[in-house]
Amino acid sequence: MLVEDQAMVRGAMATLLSLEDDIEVVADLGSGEHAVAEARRVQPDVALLDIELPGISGIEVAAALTTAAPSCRVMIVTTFGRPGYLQRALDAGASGFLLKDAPVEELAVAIRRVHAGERVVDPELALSALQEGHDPLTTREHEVLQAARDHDSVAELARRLHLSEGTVRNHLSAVIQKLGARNRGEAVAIAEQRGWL
Amino acid sequence: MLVEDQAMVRGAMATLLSLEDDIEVVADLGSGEHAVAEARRVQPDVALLDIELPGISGIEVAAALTTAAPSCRVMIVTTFGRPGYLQRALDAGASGFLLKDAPVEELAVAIRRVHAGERVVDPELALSALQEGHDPLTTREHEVLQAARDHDSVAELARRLHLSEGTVRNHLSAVIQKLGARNRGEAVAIAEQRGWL
DNA sequence: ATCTGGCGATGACAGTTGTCATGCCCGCCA
DNA sequence: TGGCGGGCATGACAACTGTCATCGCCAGAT
Repeated sequence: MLVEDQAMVRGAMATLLSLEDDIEVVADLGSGEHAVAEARRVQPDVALLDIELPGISGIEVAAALTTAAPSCRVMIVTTFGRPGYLQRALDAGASGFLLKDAPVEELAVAIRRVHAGERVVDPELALSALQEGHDPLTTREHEVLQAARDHDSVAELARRLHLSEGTVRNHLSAVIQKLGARNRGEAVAIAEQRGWL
Repeated sequence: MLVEDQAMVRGAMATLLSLEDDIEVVADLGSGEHAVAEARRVQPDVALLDIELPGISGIEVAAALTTAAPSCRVMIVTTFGRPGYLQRALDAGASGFLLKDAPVEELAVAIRRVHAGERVVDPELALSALQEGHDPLTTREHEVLQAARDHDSVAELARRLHLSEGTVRNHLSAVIQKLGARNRGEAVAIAEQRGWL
């Protein structure tokens, strides 16, 4: 099963994989919601999931599949090698993590290995995931930083989160410290770049 | 000729296109610099260019091809339907503009039409490009906004651009007004989203 | 029983940001 | 020749932002 929002990429990968004798694309979907529903029906052997999807993310799909299609092995195929993504993907039960930067030839190989029960993870990425350490933000700090993404003022953030302005500022200040940023915008950028948002 | 930085997508598209009887992939590259050099040697009939590339952008490649491979028709194939991208692509001499959201089947069709001398542009995108109007920023405002992307303070921007702090603030203020933003960060986001950066 | 850490809040402070009025210099165009 | 717009600058002002000290509450760990 193939889940990828860009129709053209999805189509190209689908026909590519169909050329392999031992691989059949039983479903290809463009949204996470559809993917979970379809997986429940089809019960595929392997699911290839992009992370950035409209609606629910590939990570969330992976988590949902553990109950919706328990025998289905999950491999994440994504654009960005964000360390936090790898971490969360593995936590969500993924067996493989492949970058779209990798040559196509690796795709079929990786699928077979994942299907056989192996774990397939870019070793370089695994290393940098370890080096980055893990997300140092508390849940509240997360929420505040999330909300800060759309460039609202402190006052608006406070309103949206039902907090005092001072509290919002305190949380943001803490986040900026923890991430070593110089201001709010940079903090958002750093967190995004590490896959913590 | 196929230019796309994500190796896996590039590979998938290459084999896909190779399946067509009347299409041959004479070169596939992952960077704009290599693409221009290769095009000069190979002189392909059609070039498919992604916009977001490491180093020089697909738009710049398109412009370079008008002299490096004058007989080559250019089609942009990109993820984002930013109105400004379309505008600039056409200005740079592109004959086609296709989104990766489009179904694969359209790809070969579009290539043939572009090769035949037609223009191929998503009509919906063309419309929204007209509605957005064009980039209202002066060159200087552009530069300042560009520099502001990496979350520097006004003082640092001023240093980098060899301007007074007040001048930088004035330019930023003007940009914020023109784009209808509420602050610097939002201004950057709006400009990026419209393809003006 | 105490300590720790997350969460919320306040008040104060310095620093940064966005705005505005105003001025000067240039090049372009009518 | 004058007018207009872009670019650069200054100074002033209000608003916003980031930091810090300090407080209270609560839950989980030692």
